[in-house]
Amino acid sequence: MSTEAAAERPTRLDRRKERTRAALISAACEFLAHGRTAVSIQQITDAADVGFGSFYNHFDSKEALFEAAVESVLDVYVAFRDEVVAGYEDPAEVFAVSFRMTGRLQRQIPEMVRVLLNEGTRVLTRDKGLAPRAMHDIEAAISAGRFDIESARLGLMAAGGALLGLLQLLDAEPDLDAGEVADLMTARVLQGFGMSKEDADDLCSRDLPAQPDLSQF
Amino acid sequence: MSTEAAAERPTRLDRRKERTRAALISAACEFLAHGRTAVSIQQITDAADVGFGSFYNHFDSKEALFEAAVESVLDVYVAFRDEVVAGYEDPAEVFAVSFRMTGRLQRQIPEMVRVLLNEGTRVLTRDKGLAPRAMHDIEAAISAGRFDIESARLGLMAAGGALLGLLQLLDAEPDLDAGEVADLMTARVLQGFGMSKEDADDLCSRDLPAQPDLSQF
DNA sequence: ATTATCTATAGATCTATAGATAATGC
DNA sequence: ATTATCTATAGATCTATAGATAATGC
Repeated sequence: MSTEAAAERPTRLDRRKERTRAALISAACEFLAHGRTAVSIQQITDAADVGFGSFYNHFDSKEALFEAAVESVLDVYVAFRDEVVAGYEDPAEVFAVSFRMTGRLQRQIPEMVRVLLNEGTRVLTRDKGLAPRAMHDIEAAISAGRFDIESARLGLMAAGGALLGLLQLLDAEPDLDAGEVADLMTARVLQGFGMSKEDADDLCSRDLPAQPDLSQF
Repeated sequence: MSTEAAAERPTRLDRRKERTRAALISAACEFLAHGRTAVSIQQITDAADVGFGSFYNHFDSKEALFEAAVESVLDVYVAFRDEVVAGYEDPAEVFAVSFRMTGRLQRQIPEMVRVLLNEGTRVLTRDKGLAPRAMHDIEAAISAGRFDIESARLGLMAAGGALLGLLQLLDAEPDLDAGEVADLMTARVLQGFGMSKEDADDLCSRDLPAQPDLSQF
């Protein structure tokens, strides 16, 4: 029966509801990007151009909305990473490409990246999002003999932290060449993972895939 | 005249005032460590065991208190770092020692470290605190030919980010051997800065100074 | 006498909900 | 007929201050 069918085609009503939810999450991201969590629900619904009462159709509390906002950003980032590394075989190159492309992503959607920065190193211990992917990349590179490190987990925290540092730098210095800076840092991280300077620099000067279209965000 | 003398000996009244201020900052740190900034001033003064109205003798707003709390943690951290590296000549070793000791610090004052983690990579672009010191260490090591990297600033963001990642890991995994893990990560960062694996591992297995006494925090 | 603390409270703000309105489904 | 949105509001909470109390200085 229709009540059990989980995959009903979304109706127009569903789409309207989704639009309202998306507007709330988008507004929450804007506040989050500036670290402004001490805003009232009224301010959020005003920013989202949504009636105040509608908030409670979607979220129980401000905290629930902010959590959903972070998750939504992570979802976009994971989709970005998956698209970008598709087609690479060498796990070290998968790692390098996603690192290099993430730096470039900052110039494309700085607001979204700021939400990640606001979340800080906590993103690295979440069990969803980028941490499991990066962990998997690093483990694969160790198995393939490309990385020489004692612990994948430690490598994840080091590389993930360095990546956040890179994003913070790019955010603070709008005039820097994001690609150049990202490539340099990626090479140094690879060197820390046991690659020679030559191999690391070489891997970080190869052609990159096209930037995915993220204009809908 | 006495009103111009900036360095009057602190009177008992001054000390009482300082105690109240310290109690407020300490309570703010506890909330900050758990990311709970959405607390009322009443909750803060209750936690500090201080009368509600006293808050306004010291701070104009909740935000001002939280900012002062972060600064006070950074002050302690800088003092810790300065004490720990005193007596080392080699700038690479200064860097290694402060990195290795900071990991161990997490087990000593986890609450305080959590305040730093909550601040995230923003600490790396503050013009006071650890960033200028670390930047100076890295520049000195580059000049001395110990580090081979293109940009000290980039090195700061990579190493600082990795350090935050280390602290996050230690916070999330209480059973890890903090010294062991910190030494491993420090060595990998040094490798990324151009040192050979052997030199890096060697530098990270040397004796360390005694942990400074931080029991007053 | 001076200064900081405390308690009490007025007014502002914020949350959660009730009930009305508008949009969509059938 | 159903569902989501909107507006309005009661009650809760929070902030900032006034005035009383306690501690210290001289």
